[in-house]
Amino acid sequence: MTRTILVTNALPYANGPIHLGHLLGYIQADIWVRFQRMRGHVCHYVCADDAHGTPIMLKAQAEGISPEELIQRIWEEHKADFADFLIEFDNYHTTHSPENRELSELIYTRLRDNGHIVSRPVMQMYDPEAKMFLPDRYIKGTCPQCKTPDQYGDNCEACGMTYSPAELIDPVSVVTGATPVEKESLQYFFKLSDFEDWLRQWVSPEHMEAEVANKVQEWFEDGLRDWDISRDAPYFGFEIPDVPGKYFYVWLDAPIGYMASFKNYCERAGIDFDGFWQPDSQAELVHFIGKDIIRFHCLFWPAILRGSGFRVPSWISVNGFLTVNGQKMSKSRGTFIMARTYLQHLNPEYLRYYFAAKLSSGVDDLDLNLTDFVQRVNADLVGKLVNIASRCAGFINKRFDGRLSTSLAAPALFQEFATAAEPIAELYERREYARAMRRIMELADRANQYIDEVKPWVVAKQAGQEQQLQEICTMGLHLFRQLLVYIKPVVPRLARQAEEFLGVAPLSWKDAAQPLLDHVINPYQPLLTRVDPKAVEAMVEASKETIGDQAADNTKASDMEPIAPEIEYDDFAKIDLRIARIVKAEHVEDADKLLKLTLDLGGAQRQVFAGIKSAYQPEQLEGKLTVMVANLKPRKMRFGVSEGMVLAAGPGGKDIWLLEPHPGAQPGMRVT
RNA sequence: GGCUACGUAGCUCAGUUGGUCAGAGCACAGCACUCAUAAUGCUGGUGUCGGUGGUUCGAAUCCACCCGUAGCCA
Repeated sequence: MTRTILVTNALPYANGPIHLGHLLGYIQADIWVRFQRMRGHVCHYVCADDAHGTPIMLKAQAEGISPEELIQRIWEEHKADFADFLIEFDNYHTTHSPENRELSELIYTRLRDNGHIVSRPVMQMYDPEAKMFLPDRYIKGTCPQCKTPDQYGDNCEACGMTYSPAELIDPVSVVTGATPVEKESLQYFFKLSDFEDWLRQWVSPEHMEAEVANKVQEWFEDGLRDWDISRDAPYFGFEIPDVPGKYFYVWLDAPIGYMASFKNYCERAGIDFDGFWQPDSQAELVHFIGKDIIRFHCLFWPAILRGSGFRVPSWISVNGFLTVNGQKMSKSRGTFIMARTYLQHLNPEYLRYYFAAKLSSGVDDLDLNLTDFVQRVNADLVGKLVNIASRCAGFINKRFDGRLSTSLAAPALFQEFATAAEPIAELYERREYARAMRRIMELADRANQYIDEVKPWVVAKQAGQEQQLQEICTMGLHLFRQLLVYIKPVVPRLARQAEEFLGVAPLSWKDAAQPLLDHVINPYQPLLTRVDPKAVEAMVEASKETIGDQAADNTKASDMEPIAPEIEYDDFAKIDLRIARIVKAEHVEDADKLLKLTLDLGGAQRQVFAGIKSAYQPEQLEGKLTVMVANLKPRKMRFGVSEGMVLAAGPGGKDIWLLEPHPGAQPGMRVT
């Protein structure tokens, strides 16, 4: 039976470049799509840029261009990155499109007319200088619980407490540095609870992996709250039809972007859009997303579709995050690697294979270990797979004018490989790519063993054994061709080159069962070169360099934290900064983030609790010099009194850098 | 702070409902081969299965607590 499937990938946000973390989900989906197509199914595959929202508005402002200009530029970059990673979208659209406006308005209107929209006034933080309401993460201040300064408006990095931005001590707008004020505004809500009964049964292993369904089920326990789908002007997005000055929240129109991109494609390709989106549609709808956006796709999105009379998804496929060398991607370590940077140094198919070799249907994070990456790709793809063709092709070309024999040397082995087709297909279908790759490589091992057993290089030296030699090498090439069919969704470019070498039309899944006898092949060209570890090093170095570039950019770009309001010299002079030697650094029992430092100021000692545990081991610090605020009023903390602060920079986590003076500075010296 | 998931050889990972489950690939060592992009084949050791207790005739597998990592708390 031929299936009809519409596949989508989560829409990347149009405020920055694609990086390797993004690519995990796109490569996963692209492999699935290519597999379905090889099986003869109809599979459409669409995506788009997610182009609305406050961050894009502010970034455009900071660059001095219009949001439209910004998202156009990013769209072109994204499109090129995906194309170069061989992600074969049928359409790559944008949420800032006429189709999306039309569908968003239609869905909103239907939800409203069906009674699923309510409005009520809400108190929110407002920046009086920028004349705009501020999302929580655009407000910073001191945590009301643990008093750690410089925390975001929704929760504290240091103590983990969650709060509302109004509770922050000394809140500051990240946009202007102004002090935000509370202001009331009428907001529009989607009544998610209208769909609770239906969602409770819909959220099941029938529509997502069991572990995802379990996670979502947990959220029902807390009760489903109404979802705020409106934002006040100024906002870059679509104005709500009957509510001037209010805009659709970016997360409302983002998933509708799946429909919009597909609609745009349908009009161009002559496909019946409604046939896919009516409630009784027989087509499958499969969304690939990352685990960070489960809530939107497993609760809001199906409820919205149901509430507006459309069909709901058939399956939500969730992938985990990418780590590099076992840790979160880090700009300072050079492991925050942009798609473009990777492409400048390495072949995209290496990464596609490596991801495939480690992907399962689960939501576990996937680690890109760069040493393992080099070894794995070289051993599997070059050493095992491509090598099979390479060891047989020479004899066929030189001794038989490229002609394959008329019968196979080992039909049983050919059959063994052919019967692997269905189990491997089943693994692809279930997104168990790692298992599929393992099975394919087992077969590649078997093919190499076969060649070793029959020793064509020995047969080649024996007079009168020409036919046997031709049959052996033909056999080897048949095994290679079968493996190629199985791995083609992962390495499409390699497959195309191999198809040219074999002189055959694009391979489909059933070709694995068909022999290719008495056929002329082309001269063999190396299909894939080994990964050069130096190229990996160069890529990491280049990724480190971009941090410098970004620092330079930051003087004008929006992701730089704004400079605080001007102060007088006297204000600065009040702060007594001193060189201090860290004489002792120790862990604090029960503290997640803190280290206890004993600081020597030359004549005095101070005890300071510093939130740097995530970045430093105590033993790294002892003996080092640093700078402290010596006259800060002592603060009582859960673990004792902290008599000052040490100076450090960075966003937090592993990325915290303590200040250290040049050699020569002595404990107790005042810093001016 | 509450909750969830994960923690198995140097590396990356398998281990279905507790009973040959202590495994695979890579890396490493030795041997063989030389058709092949120094690729391939054969042989070999790899480990207190995060820690500590417990349930059981028997636990990597179940329970409790602890440690570490990641995530969720709209």
